[in-house]
Amino acid sequence: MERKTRVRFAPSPTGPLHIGGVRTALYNYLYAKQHGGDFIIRIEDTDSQRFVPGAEEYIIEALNWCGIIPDEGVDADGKVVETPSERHPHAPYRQSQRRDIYRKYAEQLVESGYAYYAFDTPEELAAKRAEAESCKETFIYNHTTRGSLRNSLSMPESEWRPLLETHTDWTVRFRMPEDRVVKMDDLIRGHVEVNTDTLDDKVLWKRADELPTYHLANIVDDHLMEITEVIRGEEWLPSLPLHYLLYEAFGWTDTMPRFAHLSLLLKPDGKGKLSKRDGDRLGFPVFPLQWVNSEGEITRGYREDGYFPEAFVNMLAMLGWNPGDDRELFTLDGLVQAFSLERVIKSGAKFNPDKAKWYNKEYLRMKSDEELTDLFIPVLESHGIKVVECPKCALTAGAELTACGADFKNGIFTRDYVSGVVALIKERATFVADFWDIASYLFVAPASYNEKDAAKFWKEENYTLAFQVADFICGFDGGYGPAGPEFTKEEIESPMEEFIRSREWPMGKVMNCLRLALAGTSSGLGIADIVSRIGRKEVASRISAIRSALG
RNA sequence: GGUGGGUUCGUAUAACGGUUAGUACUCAAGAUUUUCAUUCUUGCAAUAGGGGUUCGAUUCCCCUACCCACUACCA
Repeated sequence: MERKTRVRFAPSPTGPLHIGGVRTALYNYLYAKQHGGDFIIRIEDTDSQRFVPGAEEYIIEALNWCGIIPDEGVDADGKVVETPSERHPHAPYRQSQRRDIYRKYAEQLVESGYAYYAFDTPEELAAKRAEAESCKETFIYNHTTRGSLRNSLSMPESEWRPLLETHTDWTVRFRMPEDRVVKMDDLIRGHVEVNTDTLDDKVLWKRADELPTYHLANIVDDHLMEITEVIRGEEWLPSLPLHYLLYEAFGWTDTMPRFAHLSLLLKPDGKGKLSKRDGDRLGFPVFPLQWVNSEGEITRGYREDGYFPEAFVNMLAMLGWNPGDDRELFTLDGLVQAFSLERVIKSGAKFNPDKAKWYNKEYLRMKSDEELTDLFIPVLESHGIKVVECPKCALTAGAELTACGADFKNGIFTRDYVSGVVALIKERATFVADFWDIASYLFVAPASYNEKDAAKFWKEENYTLAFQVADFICGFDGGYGPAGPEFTKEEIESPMEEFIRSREWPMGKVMNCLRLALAGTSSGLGIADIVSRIGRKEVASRISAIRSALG
């Protein structure tokens, strides 16, 4: 029987989701959508000790920002669903709310002989391990040792049965078979075999908090939620034999999901997997969203750093997967089309912050001027610039706009003016926040002049010529007359160049002088671009400003 | 230590067992431009090492090295 594809992302709310986790969620999502299936989110909060408040909300918000929207597990309001409904027949999706289910299955396993009760305390086991270690051996709780430990296999029932009532810290352990080769298939890694003698009797259920461990909860929930493929991190590969055996013990092998183990994301330099510290150390975010911990410590996120979610997702998708050709730019829908587990790379990928920036730059260029204007306006406002929708609105705001839509004195600009600036500078930026650094002088007159540039270009033989060019610009009306609209870049460019060339003036020196006066630096936008934006009046004002400042 | 996984330019990756080992990022140089940036062109740079199998190995097998994960009443 062909089953509907159902995959899940099952994070543990022990902190913010790091980008490796986002990638795992993404691959699950892509796989589900490609197969017309469901993407389910399930919260694996079976470790009451490590629960972190806010982590669950963070995870869902992060996925939402990325456009990874669950079909099941989370409602439209972004809350994990707690009670079954038509759309969520498998609820609750938080494992801490499924206690009763797990206990039943744990007991079933004991009754069928696949598991047993163990009464050893954590302290006793720690002592055993320490003892073994001192003899340079490793203690394994399995068929070689379980006979000499305290459990329902080594003790008579009359002795252990009462302990179930009197003790509160017993566990249910899986009875790992002796000398059996478990043969497994992984969608990414192929065939893998492991001998059960190297495995131990894993704890499946804990009486102390009446909660299962990951292994039991995972298998039971994947079965109950009718999961068809389990796509998860490589750290789970070593426990895959246990999971196979668990499906077998429950008699669920015919509907056992297929498994795919993803490689880990590694540090950009050196060795080891990517960690929070690497981000701090190397200066790039390791988390999708900003995270503030209980001590008020802030960890930066891609969103707050100015990355577009599309760029972030695209970058992440390409880390460990490729479409088989040279394409690098994909929308989320494009990824859904192109994705395949067969082309997921087996080896770990070192994270490359430079490439992340490159992606953002590409996406920034693809955005419309209007969309970027919307994003730029808050940045402008944070620098005290006011943006108005139209010239009329400016009037009511008390501004005196020039023909180009600018009031430099009061710091008021029309939206058209801003979008004109955006069009001019978007190719030069990686982030929207860069816009201000690139083009602040299109909103405020330079408050100072770059000393190095001034020393290099601000010489009398240059600036006397520059002043004449400025006079030419201020007198240029593009054929519209002095009271007409401002000239465009195209209109001023050639006449201005012709003006300089015909006099055989040194183009570079004159222009740099002019740029110093207009922008406060000798590097930046073209003079024609600048003057056509800020307009004649502002050009004149800035020339007189630099005259009084530098002479 | 044991078990499992992995190894192509600095990074991400491509290459039915047959290619001058390709592409992108980074970096460098050149061209264009009034500067900077963009753009374009070019360049630097890799099959971990050793054995096999084969006419032929980046590709298949073995060994070694290195890296990673797991080895909890964490996930």
